[in-house]
Amino acid sequence: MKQSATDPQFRPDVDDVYERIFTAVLEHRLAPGTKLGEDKLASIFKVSRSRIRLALNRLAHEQIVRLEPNRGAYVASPSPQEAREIFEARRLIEPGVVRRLIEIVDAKGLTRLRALVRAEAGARSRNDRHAIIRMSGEFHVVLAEMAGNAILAKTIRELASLTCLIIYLYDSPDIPSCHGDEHAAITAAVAAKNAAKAVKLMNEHLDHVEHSLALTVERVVDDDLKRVFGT
Amino acid sequence: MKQSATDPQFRPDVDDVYERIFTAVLEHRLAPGTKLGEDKLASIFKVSRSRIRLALNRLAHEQIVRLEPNRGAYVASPSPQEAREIFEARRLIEPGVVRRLIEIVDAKGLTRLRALVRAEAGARSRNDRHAIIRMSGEFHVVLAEMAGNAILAKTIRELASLTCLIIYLYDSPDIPSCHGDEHAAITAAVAAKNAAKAVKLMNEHLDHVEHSLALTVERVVDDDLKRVFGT
DNA sequence: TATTTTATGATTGTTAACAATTTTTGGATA
DNA sequence: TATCCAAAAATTGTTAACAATCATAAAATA
Repeated sequence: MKQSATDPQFRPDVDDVYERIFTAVLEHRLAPGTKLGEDKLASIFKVSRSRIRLALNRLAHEQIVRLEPNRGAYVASPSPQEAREIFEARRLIEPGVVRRLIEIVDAKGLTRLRALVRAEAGARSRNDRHAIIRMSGEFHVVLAEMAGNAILAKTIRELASLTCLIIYLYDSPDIPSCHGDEHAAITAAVAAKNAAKAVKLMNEHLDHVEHSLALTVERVVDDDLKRVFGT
Repeated sequence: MKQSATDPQFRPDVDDVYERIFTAVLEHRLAPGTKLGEDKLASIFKVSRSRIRLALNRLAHEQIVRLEPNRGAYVASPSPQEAREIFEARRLIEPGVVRRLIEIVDAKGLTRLRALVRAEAGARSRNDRHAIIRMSGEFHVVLAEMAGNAILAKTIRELASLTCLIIYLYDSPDIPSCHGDEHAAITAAVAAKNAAKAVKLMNEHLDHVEHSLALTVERVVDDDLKRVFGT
């Protein structure tokens, strides 16, 4: 069994480092634009710089992190234009994924989906913002994974994580961004094998999320590293 | 200006190494399953192993290369199942891309497309197999790039390169795989801004390519490195 | 005082040596 | 001859020191 992070002997490998940074970005514990210094991260995670380097390269390839030559790694800050492209891509892909999912989903899959929706509702009632944002992305990723196409699932995982960054940057306080029941509604349509309805709901859902954002002017944020990961 | 590869002083950087391996895979000069040993590549390209390592990591992330822990890197060999998933993904994404392209394409873009189609026809008449396979993938990538969505273009680039590997593995000699004019027909429909026709042609084109393959039993090939890159 | 220049410090990039792992090879045994 | 085992060789993984680059701050100049 894998050792816990509290064990002082514990040495995270590249995957652990990757995972922790990735999750921190998803959960809005790392702001877009934050500098991810190699030495800093190495001492925080108690690993050599080379491990950090590999993890950052991986994140960079998924566009979660931007690498500037000789200047280091930064949490990505998608521009409004990039944000629109990401939603365009999602609207193109996800309805098709839902349609495919309905063809092959079984009772076990539906149970898993419903559990996810419940967990999300739980996070919402606890007002656990970190969990809410992470899980609402996860819902889309699980949909894609269950649709039986690994390549599309990987693509959607990337798009969903970028969407977390976008929400961080452009979420507008004016517009209510509480789309809590929409995942439940999509799940119900999938369970009823009503493809037309599921596709319609997915499209509307993506539209709602995009329109709850203020994709007008570019935004920048900054944050501190040590606080995010504890010491 | 960048120095040429014939210059003995020339030291390729990570991008060059990446590019040369990537192109070699696209052009069917590297067979699926070929082992990409770090030392071997380092001495061929006259670079340190660390550069090779970075390039291989990048290729692995794009699924062109498979990394086995402690065992090294190999050119990927998509299974028939993976191949079908890749075509499914392409059929989902590319028609939408074409539809979007028609909305925004201009005279300059059409000129570029036509030039590509002509270049492809040239390679075909010269019987230059390497160029044919590379360019027929490139057509789809350029289509996506011109559609104004960088994320989708990146995804399609990945799917198109994997398709090159798939064709290497599963191309069936029985079925004629000469889809030469189909790119021209798609270009014409785009030029005529006939979205319905362009989408239909794209779908048929992807179907033709997939059905010209024998996606039944798994296949494996092997090849030698030094011969591929010259010495 | 404001601006440029120059040194200093911090950070990323690279290399080469070392450690760990896997593969190969050459017996030894049945 | 075939199979198993062990030593050797080759290969990947990791580290730590060094080089190159960039950011900061101090000093010099206008």
